[in-house]
Amino acid sequence: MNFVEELRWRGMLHDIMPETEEYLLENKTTGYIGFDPTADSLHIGSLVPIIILMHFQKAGHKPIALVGGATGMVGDPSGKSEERNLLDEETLNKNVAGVKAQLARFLDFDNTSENAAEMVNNYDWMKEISLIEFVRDVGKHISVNYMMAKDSVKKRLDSDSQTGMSFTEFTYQLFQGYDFYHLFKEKNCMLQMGGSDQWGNITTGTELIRRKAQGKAFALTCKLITKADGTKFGKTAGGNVWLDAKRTSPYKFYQYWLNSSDEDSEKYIKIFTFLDKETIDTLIAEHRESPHLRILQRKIGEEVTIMTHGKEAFDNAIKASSILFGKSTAEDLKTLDEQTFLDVFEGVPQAEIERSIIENGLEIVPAFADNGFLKSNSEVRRALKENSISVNKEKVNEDCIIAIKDLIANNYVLLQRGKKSYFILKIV
RNA sequence: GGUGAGAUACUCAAGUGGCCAACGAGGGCAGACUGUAAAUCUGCUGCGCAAGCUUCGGAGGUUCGAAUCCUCCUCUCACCA
Repeated sequence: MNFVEELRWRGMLHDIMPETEEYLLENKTTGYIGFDPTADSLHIGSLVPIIILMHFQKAGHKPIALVGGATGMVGDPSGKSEERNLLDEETLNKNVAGVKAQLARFLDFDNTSENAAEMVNNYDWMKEISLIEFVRDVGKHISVNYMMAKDSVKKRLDSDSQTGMSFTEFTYQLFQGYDFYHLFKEKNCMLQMGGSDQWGNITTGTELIRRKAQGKAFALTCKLITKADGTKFGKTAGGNVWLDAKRTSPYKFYQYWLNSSDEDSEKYIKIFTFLDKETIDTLIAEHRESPHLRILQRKIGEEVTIMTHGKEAFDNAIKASSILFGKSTAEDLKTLDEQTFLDVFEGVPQAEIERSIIENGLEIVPAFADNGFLKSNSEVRRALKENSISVNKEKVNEDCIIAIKDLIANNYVLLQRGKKSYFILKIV
């Protein structure tokens, strides 16, 4: 199956420039997607463009992952209602390094193969260009009228926009457009891909290539991932879901996918896994038959967690999930050895506490409030009234005292608020 | 530069001298139901066991008493130049 067709049946294709599909069918070519170094890790929203590059490479084309060391300094206004904060250079460098390392896990950079992936940083060519040069060589080719017609700009110039737009942000599309032009010239890169919010920036690039190099380049965007309930994909109450295991533990990562709604799962399985159409159709049918088994959610969680964190991390996530949400009791917990316990609860926030405190008996309110789990005594009392506090998976009331007998593996106490929120006290 | 409007808890948004820890909505959290779902219902959502304490852009002031009145300051927005 060809690349565009693949994206199409998976429901990922949003917009494609005329003749792009034909060109890709007839030529093995080079294409790129840009990644914003806004943090030192990518989050699961970035998985979509990564997966697109993976499909692109599988189809025999050569993918380039561009890290926006230069564009990150300017700030893309697309989809933003407010002026962006600029990152300082040091942060940016750190972020570029982090993002690069993550991308390396997904694409094949093996130099011997013909379509080995490549990584570039636009700072490398942007840093050499002077303002005069830029204004003369790039700015001359694109009219302000053209730039103002872009949605990303129009929205911010609307009278109901609260903040207006700085020249810096206005210029952004020229930067990104120049990237495409540069890659077109230097690496014969014919295609830029990205999320549908990037269409305007991408076409500035093809326009620049047309005017400045009399060349024809292509564009393709994918649908932005949505959730059926309208909330933002990839966000939890605790913040973004990151690809970095240090920021989002594999357990939480797996849990995010497991908690997808039924409706979303049918979309996600096509987008985030590489399973073929037949397999996916079967899974969807099975899932509709008995939705409570959550076949789709489990499969997505498995595929994506293994792809991102590896098999071992996935196994641990499963083990943790079954202990935390299965029928395990306080007795089961206490039989865990220390290593298993730690594996399971890796990534769960914890605090250290002196053994003598436990020996003397620790009251329930300070146990929850004084270690940073819940914010205040009031909150603990409130939670107790709601019957939502558990110690070692057993509901307790305000009179409960934590003692030596409650220790797991002789060293830990598992605190819990509600069903999903855990905290560990570690004896030192 | 001129004129006018505004700044209230996570967000929006009431409140214009005591009945205000502050209406309401959204969000969040929890409980029930369930599939660790959705929908629904219920409770909670500044600190404190409590008495009470600290909050309404900032600093002062008037008053027995202020989010509410006065002065100055900071910031935001709109229109005009």
